[in-house]
Amino acid sequence: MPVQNAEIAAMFDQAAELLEIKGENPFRIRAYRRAARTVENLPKSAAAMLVVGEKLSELPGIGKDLAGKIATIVDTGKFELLESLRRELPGELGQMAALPGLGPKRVKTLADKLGVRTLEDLGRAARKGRLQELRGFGAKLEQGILAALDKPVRMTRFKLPFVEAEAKSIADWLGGDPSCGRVVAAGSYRRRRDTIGDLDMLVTTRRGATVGDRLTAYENTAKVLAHGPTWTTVILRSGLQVDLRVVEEECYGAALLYFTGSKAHNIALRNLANDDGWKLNEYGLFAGERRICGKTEEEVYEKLGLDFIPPEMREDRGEILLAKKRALPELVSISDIRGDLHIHSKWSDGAASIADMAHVAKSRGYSYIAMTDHSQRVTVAHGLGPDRLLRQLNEIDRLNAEIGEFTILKGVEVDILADGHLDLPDRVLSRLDIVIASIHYKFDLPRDEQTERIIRAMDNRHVSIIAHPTGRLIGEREPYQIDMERVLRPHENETVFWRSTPIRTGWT
DNA sequence: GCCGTTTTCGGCCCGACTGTTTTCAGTCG
Repeated sequence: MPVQNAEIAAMFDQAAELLEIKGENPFRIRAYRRAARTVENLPKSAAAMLVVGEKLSELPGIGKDLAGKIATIVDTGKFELLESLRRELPGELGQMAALPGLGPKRVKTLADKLGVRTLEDLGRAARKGRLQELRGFGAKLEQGILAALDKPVRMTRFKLPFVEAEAKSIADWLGGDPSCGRVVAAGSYRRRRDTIGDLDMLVTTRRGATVGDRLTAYENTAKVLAHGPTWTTVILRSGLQVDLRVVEEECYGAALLYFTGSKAHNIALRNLANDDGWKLNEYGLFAGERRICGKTEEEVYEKLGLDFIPPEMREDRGEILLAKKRALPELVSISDIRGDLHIHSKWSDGAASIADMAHVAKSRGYSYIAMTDHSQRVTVAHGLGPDRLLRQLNEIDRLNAEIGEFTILKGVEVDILADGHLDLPDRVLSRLDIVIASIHYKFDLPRDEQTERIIRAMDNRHVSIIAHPTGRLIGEREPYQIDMERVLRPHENETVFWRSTPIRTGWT
């Protein structure tokens, strides 16, 4: 199987870590980290790009050298730099540097002065009190390391809706402080990433310290990691880390920009500011000592010669160049949504009736919904066989006549069986406006078989949509093995999307 | 190691907090 982007990114990250411990040029280290993020966030696999001759060196942060290294990794699976670094620095130095309070410098000191190579070595030395004998180390750090070794930190990311609830609750609590001005959740939450590592909250106020105090006194705060006049970090009972930043109102825009990130986007913006002889930080945009602007994000972007970049795009994946050329694409927003093509009702495992959902959808300004209950194989969801499905069509006819200026499309989410056949006969599917096909069992087929299975389903002329084509559940289930490039590739002599059955709506 | 409507060499984001110090290095975001 071709090398995945995530594997290439992990190799670059590990190399960066070891280079850092070696005390290498920090900018070289940053280059590996930046390239790792670029590769990780690519919309397609680097291996596939190489196959069709796309130039990796045109990607941001990837030059001739790294493009060559990626090509070698794709070809051979090997990354010589990382292997030689591992020979040079054997053991678990990388994992040690991830412990709280330890970074590359201290790990190097530990390795050089105490010969510590593994986490076990580290624990032994700490228990003997050897660490605090070293310059720059103290009793508190030693205790912290022992505690961390005893109870390893869980590398957990939280799903967006969960963080949303926490953010709202914290904002309500902080808002109870009379010195508190605006409260906003920034960071990857505001960029709407599907999972969030920690929650970044920004507060404006004139009397900084009291809001931080209030966060430490929050009922769900389990531990205070840092607490200064402008910055407080706590861990909640849920395990979610919250970073609270306090700034004055006139710095709001610059601080929001800084705290929303991403880090790579910030660095790119600060570089742009430097190009003009300015300095950008969380307090504003400065020419020398003079503050040019910073009250809103909009004015900072404008001064830098850029269109406003929505938070969802701030990943340094080319958005800054597009903003400079005034060519940013428009994001799809809620008001653009005209309908919903994947809906379950009480007929299978939904929670509401078709009529209720149609009325709510219409009240939201939708023009249509498609009823797509499960088919019979999904017995746990009370899936529909031919008879019940045909009965449902009668109900939809009746509702369409009744509601008016709104269309309920007749559809189904039909199961793709293990061999690629569908769970309902063509004579039934042919009666429908829309047919969604998807997989709900046998997730563990080999890649080729799984890919064939889906492609065979797509060969049925009634199928309009393949739903959840990777089967991934964010944070819960890994995607199943599937050659997505092959699924998306049209058959020879065929036009792209030839398989799509036009949706018959009666209106356009 | 990357990058360049001044540059192919010489830059490379910037600030807060902690613990260890007695003015600051290391870490972190």
